[in-house]
Amino acid sequence: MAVAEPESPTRRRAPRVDAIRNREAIIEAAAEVLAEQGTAVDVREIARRGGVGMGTLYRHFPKKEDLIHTVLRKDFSEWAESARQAAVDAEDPWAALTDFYEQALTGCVHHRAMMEKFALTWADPDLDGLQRLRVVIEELCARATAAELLRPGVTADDLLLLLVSLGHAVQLTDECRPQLWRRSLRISLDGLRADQGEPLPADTAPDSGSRSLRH
Amino acid sequence: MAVAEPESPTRRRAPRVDAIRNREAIIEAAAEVLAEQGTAVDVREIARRGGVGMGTLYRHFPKKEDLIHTVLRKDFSEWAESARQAAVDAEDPWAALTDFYEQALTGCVHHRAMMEKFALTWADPDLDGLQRLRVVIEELCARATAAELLRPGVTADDLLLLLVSLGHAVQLTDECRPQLWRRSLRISLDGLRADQGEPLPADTAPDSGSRSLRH
Amino acid sequence: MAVAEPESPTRRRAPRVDAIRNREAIIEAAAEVLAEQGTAVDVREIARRGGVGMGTLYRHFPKKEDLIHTVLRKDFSEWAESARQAAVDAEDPWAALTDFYEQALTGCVHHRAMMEKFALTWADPDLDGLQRLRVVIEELCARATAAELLRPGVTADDLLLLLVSLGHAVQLTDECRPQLWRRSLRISLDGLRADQGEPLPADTAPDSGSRSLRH
Amino acid sequence: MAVAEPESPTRRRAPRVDAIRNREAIIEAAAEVLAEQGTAVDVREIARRGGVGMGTLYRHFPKKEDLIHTVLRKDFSEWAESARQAAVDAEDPWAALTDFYEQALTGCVHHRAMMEKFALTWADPDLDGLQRLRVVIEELCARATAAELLRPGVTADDLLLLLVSLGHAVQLTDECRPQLWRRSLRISLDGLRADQGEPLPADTAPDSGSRSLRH
DNA sequence: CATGAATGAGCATTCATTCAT
DNA sequence: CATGAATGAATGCTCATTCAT
Repeated sequence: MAVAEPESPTRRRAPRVDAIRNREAIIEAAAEVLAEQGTAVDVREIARRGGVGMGTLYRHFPKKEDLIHTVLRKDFSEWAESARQAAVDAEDPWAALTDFYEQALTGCVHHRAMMEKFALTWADPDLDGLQRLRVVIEELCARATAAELLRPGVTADDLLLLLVSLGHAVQLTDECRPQLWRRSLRISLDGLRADQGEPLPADTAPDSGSRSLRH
Repeated sequence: MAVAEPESPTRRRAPRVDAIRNREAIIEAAAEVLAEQGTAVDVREIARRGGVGMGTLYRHFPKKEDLIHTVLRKDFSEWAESARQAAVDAEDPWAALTDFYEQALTGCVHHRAMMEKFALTWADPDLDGLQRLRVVIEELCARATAAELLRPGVTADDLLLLLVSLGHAVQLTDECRPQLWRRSLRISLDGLRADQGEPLPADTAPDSGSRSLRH
Repeated sequence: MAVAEPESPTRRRAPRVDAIRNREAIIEAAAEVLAEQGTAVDVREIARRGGVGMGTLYRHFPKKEDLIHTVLRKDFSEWAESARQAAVDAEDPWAALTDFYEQALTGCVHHRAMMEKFALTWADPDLDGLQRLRVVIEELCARATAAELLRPGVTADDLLLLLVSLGHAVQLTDECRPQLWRRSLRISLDGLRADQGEPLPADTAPDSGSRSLRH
Repeated sequence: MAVAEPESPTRRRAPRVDAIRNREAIIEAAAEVLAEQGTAVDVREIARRGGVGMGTLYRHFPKKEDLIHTVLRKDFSEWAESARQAAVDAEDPWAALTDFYEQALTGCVHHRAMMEKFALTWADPDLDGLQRLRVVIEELCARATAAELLRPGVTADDLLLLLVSLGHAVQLTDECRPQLWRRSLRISLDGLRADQGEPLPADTAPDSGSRSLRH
């Protein structure tokens, strides 16, 4: 157990502890700052709050983008998980959907960078934190469709896009009308119900039923 | 009536032709660039594209903000007007609402700066281009409500927030899934119909029917 | 009165009237502005106040410096003249000196550019407005010396330098201690009196009687 | 006493050596440039002469003003100190006064920015380098007054204003008549002697007697 | 391997001077 | 000959990234 003498031949293990500690400190600080100020923050601010030097930060994350990516992967995962849990706890497939959105939207209010990134990459399966969210949504979609609660033809993409749209709305209204988004959510969810008459338009061909306009 | 012969003794207005041409060139260039890159563009890029020097640009618009404001006021106005016209041309109040959104959302796809500003100021009546949009929406809301087509309790704010949300969605999906937003629009509009059962939650007290969650 | 047909053979006279009027307007405006803000003013401000275009201004004065020079020559002349008059009106040579400084210092309070230029060119005989001032001072110096009122060895340069120094002091104290300079003036004038004991040090050789120090 | 071996276990202070070296280089460069060109210099010029990048300069001094302030505080202090020392070394209170001015005026010849600032803030006790100067002058004034060498009613403000005025004169004459200011100094000092007849005018009401007042 | 100082291209804005109308 | 719009180099300042210690 007397391992880790500084000059032992197998000296590869000791420094890792600090490195990991630092890495976590950076990630935590970055998460805070990115949530507050979005991706436009000064990298110095992250280093400062994490209590590390710029060099350390850049050793772990050679580009600002890398750090953001790492942090957001984590945040997306936690976000997805909390929303998934809310869905799991629900009594029926429809309540699952409702509670999922409630939880997800409530949870994204104060996370500017996450929604920024979500907006830019919602269709991009590479950001794997995002991928988890998509999986959750696909399950919800399948369950509700199977129970014939969801309007026919609704896809996971529809639900994902709804999440981005409302997520945006949530952030916009947070300061001036903090509850307004719940009305939007209700409206959209009602529009997603099985009892809605007409089928949804396809998103590849702008034909049936939708007048395409100008510009 | 015999006024304004080009060579009348008071011909003082002549030199402005060029200036106006330049002003328009700047505005046009700015509109393009702002649409493409948002408000973060380098002022030099605008000057370059407008074919003018920095000084010229700053003569017409003493602050970057002034130029942006001018361009966006114009763009908001045109945007609002085209959407209003679509509504006016519609056969009935519901089609008016539908066509308004169709037109508005189609028209905002390629205008990053406009949606940026819209997001930041949707509740702020100061940007008067925006004000026009609100007026249009208020009329539409009143008409549809009067015709009992709109779900009771729906306000202009709900419709405005829907517009911002979907406008965001439209921009996000423009490159990868250019028609996807039409489905979101249909969903939301269906959710706005009068035949939806429950009343909408108030946006001031988070009580009846809506489980409030965490954070 | 049907003179001045554009194409008449002797078309040289008519425009001159306007040109002169403009020139004067520019000079007057420049005098005001230069007095208020010093030589750092924006040329546009001068054109604006003079009611002329930039082109006109630059036609009359190809460089900002030319305009300043012209204006200050005039202002120096008037300044010199008013001070000279005060001296002329005085009862005796000493009062002439005193009144000269009183008048000159009172008259330079609100003329920033003039004192700026005076500071830079007090020894330069080229600025001929300044030259007039020097002539006045030389006369005063000669008169007071002849009357044996002035300390032996005092030169016009001494008096001129005193004027620059006190002019500077006058402007510095104008807002906070508007009368303080009068005390400085009295002190210096008393120091110039004939009854002062020792001779003044020569300004070419830093030797006799003056401990030269450092640097 | 055995502290501070270079390689002591707590060697955390090392990297600052360079930073300090740079800071000093910046200050030195700034001092030079400010002395030569006044406060209007381009910050880039300072960075260039200091052999550092813009970022380095701005890391040490977040605003141009900060750098100027730092440099001038130092320069004012040194200036005040050297003048004070000259006064201390003098044999009697009057020589102290004389030597003080000699030293101060000799020391300000090549420092444009310092005199610029002195002119603007001579009455403002905030710039604490300046404050030191005032203290020195107050002492000198008190000593000479106590010894009845100084004309009754002379205040520290009079002496300070004399310093600004002559400081200005010194700079003006530096190139063309480098010794001329000594004559002005002699004149003014003689005017400050106790044997001058009349009392000085008050600086608030231009009447009789000399109540010294100020601010 | 950590530190935080250094770098320098990039940005919004100003102003003396020129030139098309 | 007047006008005032156009020009563009220059300025104070920021921030992602690199590098000496």
